[in-house]
Amino acid sequence: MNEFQERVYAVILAIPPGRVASYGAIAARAGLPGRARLVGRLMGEVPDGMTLPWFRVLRASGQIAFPAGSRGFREQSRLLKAEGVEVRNGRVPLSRFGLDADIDRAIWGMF
DNA sequence: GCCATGGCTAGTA
DNA sequence: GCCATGGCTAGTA
Repeated sequence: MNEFQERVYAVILAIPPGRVASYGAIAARAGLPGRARLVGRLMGEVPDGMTLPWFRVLRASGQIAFPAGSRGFREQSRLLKAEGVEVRNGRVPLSRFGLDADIDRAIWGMF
């Protein structure tokens, strides 16, 4: 696991329950702006035994990245709703559930 | 090539 | 929708 990978996981771990962040935002906060797709790939490479709140990560539009109706799509929807996040038509209103300023500042300061 | 992305535009209502 | 991007992987030679 390289340093960027560890940073990405650390940033995702810092997203509090009931909040979400985009792939691009995570990449930027982990120190590599513009690497949103890399974050998506790393999500599929989480080491065994590591628990990650992967379902709090969405597209920049607030949409769930999995194809609508897929297993991953339903699971992500379910987990988000379970912690009070509103999901309608596979989309979360970022204005209400995105990171608040204090948390975001703390995450930027992590590295 | 492929993709768990993102940004910007054309075309409809 | 479409195209640009970045990084990894399958498949050929």
